[in-house]
Amino acid sequence: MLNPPQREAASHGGGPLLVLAGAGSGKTRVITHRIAHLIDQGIPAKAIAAVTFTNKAAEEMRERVAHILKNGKVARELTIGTFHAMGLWMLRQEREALGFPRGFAIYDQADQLGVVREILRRVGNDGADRRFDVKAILTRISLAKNGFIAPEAYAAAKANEADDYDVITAKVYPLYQEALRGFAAFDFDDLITEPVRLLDTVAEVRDRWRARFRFVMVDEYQDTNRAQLLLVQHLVADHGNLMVVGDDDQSIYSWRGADPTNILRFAEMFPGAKIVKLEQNYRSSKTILAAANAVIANNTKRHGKTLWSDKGQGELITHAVAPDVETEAKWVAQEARRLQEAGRRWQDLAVLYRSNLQAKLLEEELRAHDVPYTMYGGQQFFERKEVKDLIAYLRLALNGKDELALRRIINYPARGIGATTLEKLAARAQARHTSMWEVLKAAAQSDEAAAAELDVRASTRTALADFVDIITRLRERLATGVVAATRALVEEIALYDDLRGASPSLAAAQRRIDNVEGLFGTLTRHEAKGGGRDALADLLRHLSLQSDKDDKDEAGDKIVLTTLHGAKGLEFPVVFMVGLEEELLPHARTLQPQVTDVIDPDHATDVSEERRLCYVGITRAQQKLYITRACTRLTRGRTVPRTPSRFLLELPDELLEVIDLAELAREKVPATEVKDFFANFNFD
DNA sequence: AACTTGTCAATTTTT
DNA sequence: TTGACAAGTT
Repeated sequence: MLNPPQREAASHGGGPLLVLAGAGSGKTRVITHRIAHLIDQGIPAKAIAAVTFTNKAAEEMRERVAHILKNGKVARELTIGTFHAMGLWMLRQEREALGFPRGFAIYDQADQLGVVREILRRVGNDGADRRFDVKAILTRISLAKNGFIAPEAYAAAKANEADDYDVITAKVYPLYQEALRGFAAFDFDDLITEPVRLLDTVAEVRDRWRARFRFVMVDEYQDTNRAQLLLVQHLVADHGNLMVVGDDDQSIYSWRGADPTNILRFAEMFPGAKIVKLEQNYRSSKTILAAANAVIANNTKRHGKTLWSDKGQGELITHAVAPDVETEAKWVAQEARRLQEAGRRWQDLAVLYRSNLQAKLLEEELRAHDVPYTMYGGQQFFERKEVKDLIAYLRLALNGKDELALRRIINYPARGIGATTLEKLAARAQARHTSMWEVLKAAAQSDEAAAAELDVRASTRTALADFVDIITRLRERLATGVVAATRALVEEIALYDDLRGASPSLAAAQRRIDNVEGLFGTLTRHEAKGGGRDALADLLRHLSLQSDKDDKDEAGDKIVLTTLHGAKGLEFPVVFMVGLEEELLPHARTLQPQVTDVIDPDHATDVSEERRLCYVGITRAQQKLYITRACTRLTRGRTVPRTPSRFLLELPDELLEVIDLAELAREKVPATEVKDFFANFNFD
């Protein structure tokens, strides 16, 4: 059942344990068996926690544990969840002590950007002669939070840096944090840092949580950041019963704050730690593993593992060299079709690329060859704007301080409240140290003084009053029934009429209406479980922790298109890695960081993470790996020559079979002709 | 308040 | 070359 190192890890008693789990070495199996083992030993399920990064991983883990235990009840008593869900749970438990209202909100990235934008407007461009990239500032704030650096500390350290992004962030970060507290909102990062702060400062809370778990397990440990380490340290401080599972060679998120030191120096941070390496791979052919091992061996600063397999050599890796990107994409489409005709299912195939930009051409060629595909990742949350709008109404009704929600809907659907009025409301709120919602309510009531002070037209005042009425009514109705209240709201604001009016086609309108109806489905299920208004606040918070593509349509036999990052944790019988060229992998941005980038002086132009990305890509393949590259590429309207990726040169020649696609290029139809051809069709 | 024009940049995104 | 975003027009 389990191989010797797996068994050693799964039957580990107490104390710190680091499991270095290579790609495809059965790490989830080890965690689930360890949990089952602990239960067998008589440890109560309530005293065991397993922490993951994704909802998907958490769900899978719970299912597999339930399966091993053959006991759903015990499995349900386990604490299994993401870091963020765990943090949210803690904050909810301690809500009153923190002084937060029941309806407190979770801000996602769109909300966060809104907050930063607003602050920038307030502080002005601050002497700088150029516009700041809002996202670059938010990235810095997030990195600071991940590193558990408080606003004041950051401001003190960075206020006089030469980098003006550091300087503006030093100004914005404290204001940002202040704003969030004023809105009774936490961002994703707060879900980790605020519990830590609480554990740091309140002894009673600390003791309670430390007594809660006797065994803690962390998955994908190489992806943890400093704040997460601190949280884990708190939880296991009394007993040190911490098992972490991860792979330093698959650390590809350091740009998001993940700190690989956590896994590299685990033994120093948790003295007496035992280390177990899982090096037997159950996924890939010997050839593929040899390639992966050869590439990753060029990295220093690693624990060092060599994957092996008792599978056969398998096929050689095909390295296809195309004269240009069109040919590269076209060949992938053709080869995919050939494989499918030879008996492969589409879903057995995946195309992996470094940047989403590369997907566009691939999509075109796949479509032209009638190859069905599905794209993982990519930001498609725009499509759900209508859902977010409706949720904003609910959020505001539950939490009057939620200014982002208010701003989002105060004039949606349009009711004649413009930027000027909004400015006045904001200024008033600022001056009075209160929320915009309170200002609104005062002005809307027959409070002549408040209305006069606000200095708005009578018609505007009516509009404001109407808006206040809508929210107030919604709030009252929510107390008696969530679904009915939301239905009444949708009627009242004529949401569907607005969607129909704003959509370019009837089909598009229907799709958006269906999306809203999807939300109603969620609300109905929620109500069936007896959830009232307070539970609704909980539901909305958890909804924001649910990724959009959580319900990605896995159904259907389709080729998977994804970035290398998005491919982590997945596996496919056949994998195409495209664009293995310098400046793409490793990416130009790594080789030459830009002003908006946060540059770590120790790791400037360090390509080791790019190499790990390459390693992750290779190890996704079970039976057959294709690597393609183009000799020229159209970049910013210019055709530029391309050189092979340095990682490609690290692959032993005997593992490769090289094919030249020059022949295929000669029969290609010029892209312009294809465009003209399609221009004759009217796509809805 | 919807449209137009100009500017700037062009990675990766588990929550 | 495409696109996103914000300021400027009608």
